[in-house]
Amino acid sequence: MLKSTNSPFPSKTKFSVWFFRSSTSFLSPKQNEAHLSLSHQHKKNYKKYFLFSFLNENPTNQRVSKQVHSHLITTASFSHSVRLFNAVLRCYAVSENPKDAIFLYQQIQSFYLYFKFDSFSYAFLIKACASLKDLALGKQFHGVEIKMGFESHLYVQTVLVNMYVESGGLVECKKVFDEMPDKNTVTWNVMITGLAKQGDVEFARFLFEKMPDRNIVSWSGMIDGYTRMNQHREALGLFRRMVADDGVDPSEITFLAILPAVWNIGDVKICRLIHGYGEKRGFLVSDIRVMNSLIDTYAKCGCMGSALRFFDEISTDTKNLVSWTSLISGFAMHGMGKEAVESFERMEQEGWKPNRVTFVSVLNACSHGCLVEEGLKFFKKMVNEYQILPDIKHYGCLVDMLGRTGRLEEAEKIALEIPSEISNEVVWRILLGACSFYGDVEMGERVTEKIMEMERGYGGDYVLMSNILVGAGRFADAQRLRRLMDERNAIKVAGSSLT
DNA sequence: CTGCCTCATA
Repeated sequence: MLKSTNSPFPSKTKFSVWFFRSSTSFLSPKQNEAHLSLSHQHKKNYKKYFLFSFLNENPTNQRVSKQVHSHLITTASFSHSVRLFNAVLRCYAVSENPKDAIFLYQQIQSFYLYFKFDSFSYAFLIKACASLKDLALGKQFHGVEIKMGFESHLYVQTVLVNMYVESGGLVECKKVFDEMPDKNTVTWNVMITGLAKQGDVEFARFLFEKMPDRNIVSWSGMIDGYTRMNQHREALGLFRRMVADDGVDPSEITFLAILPAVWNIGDVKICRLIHGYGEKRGFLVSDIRVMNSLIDTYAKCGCMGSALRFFDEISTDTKNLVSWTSLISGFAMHGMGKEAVESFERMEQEGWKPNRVTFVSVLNACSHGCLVEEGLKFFKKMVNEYQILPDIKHYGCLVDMLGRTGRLEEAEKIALEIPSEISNEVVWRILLGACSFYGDVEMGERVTEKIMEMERGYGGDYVLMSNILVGAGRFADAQRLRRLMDERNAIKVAGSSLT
């Protein structure tokens, strides 16, 4: 936000209009420079200073950074603007389109061949490559950055390691990391969290044990890595060691990393333990994300009562849309359709605008609770009232809802109406389950054909279809399908239980 | 200037 007290630009809009007018020039950059009077020059410097401080206070303001970008290009006075340039680069690097950072770099280079970029510039440019996960582009900037003499610059090399590990260049990231003359905790953490995210949790653990001083980011990253790799006991063990042995205080991020491990194990007692610990240490009162994750964890541990109680404890002005969505999805997975619908309505009354995730949850609740009419109503509401384009998960709920209540023809009709760009085998698999339940052989065969067009490696489909055939007395066909499954080497997933 | 980040069909 602009501070309007001593600013000549009272509002954002006015500021934008003013800047647009004053920066638009029909002259070439060189001519523009030559025609500037002294007062104009003075004004320009003031403008530059103002933009710089504004952008530093609002590092993610896209509109302003676009304007500064055009300022840099049209005035061609780059040599004094490295810091301004860096501010724009930082903005682009963390934006939706990190490619803009690269474009700006190329533009500056084409205007001013010997522009002196500093360590900040390269740090942000490489960060943009990391966001893009563009390994080839990152390698190019690696080369340029070495040529410009930042080979042993701590910050530049740290983002470089981050870029390599984020975009899958595991060999390169290890090489850069090993050759760094000095590393700090952040460097180690970039390596550990990056490796954990890429699935190499073993090597991440090796570095974790080896690193000189671990902080909370190291612990959280490591715990998160184990959770991602479905090694939930290991994650919990590490959390325990962190709190009990090393006496490190967890952060809100640590809770966000450990709670999925808790609900994957599915023990409510652990959930209560973590909850109690967090409450005692005052970590839960500050961050709504942790509270939402806790609602979700209680629900997924099968304790909807605790989830609801905790939800009600959160004050109205702290709650957000995700809190409501977590509650609704909790009701959905417990087949409590009525409660989910009521929560949805209460949420709307409190002025929240549901998003696509909220609708997946409430549609899922309707299908699990066999509330077909309500579900169809919600689907229409989503499309017409909230203008949300349904995605494959919404269709999946709809097909499931119609299929499980025996309205197979309608379900098939919906499945066929799904645009082919977003359609997948999951929605047909749902329908196949319904066909199996109601013993509809003809539709089952049609549906299986559809699935085989998309995915033929999932053994469950063959088993389900052959069961339908057996139910209809077509034993020979069933056996043929089983043989086909073996020939295609389809994966047979064994039934698993949480206990 | 660099690191961990809540909810979603089977």
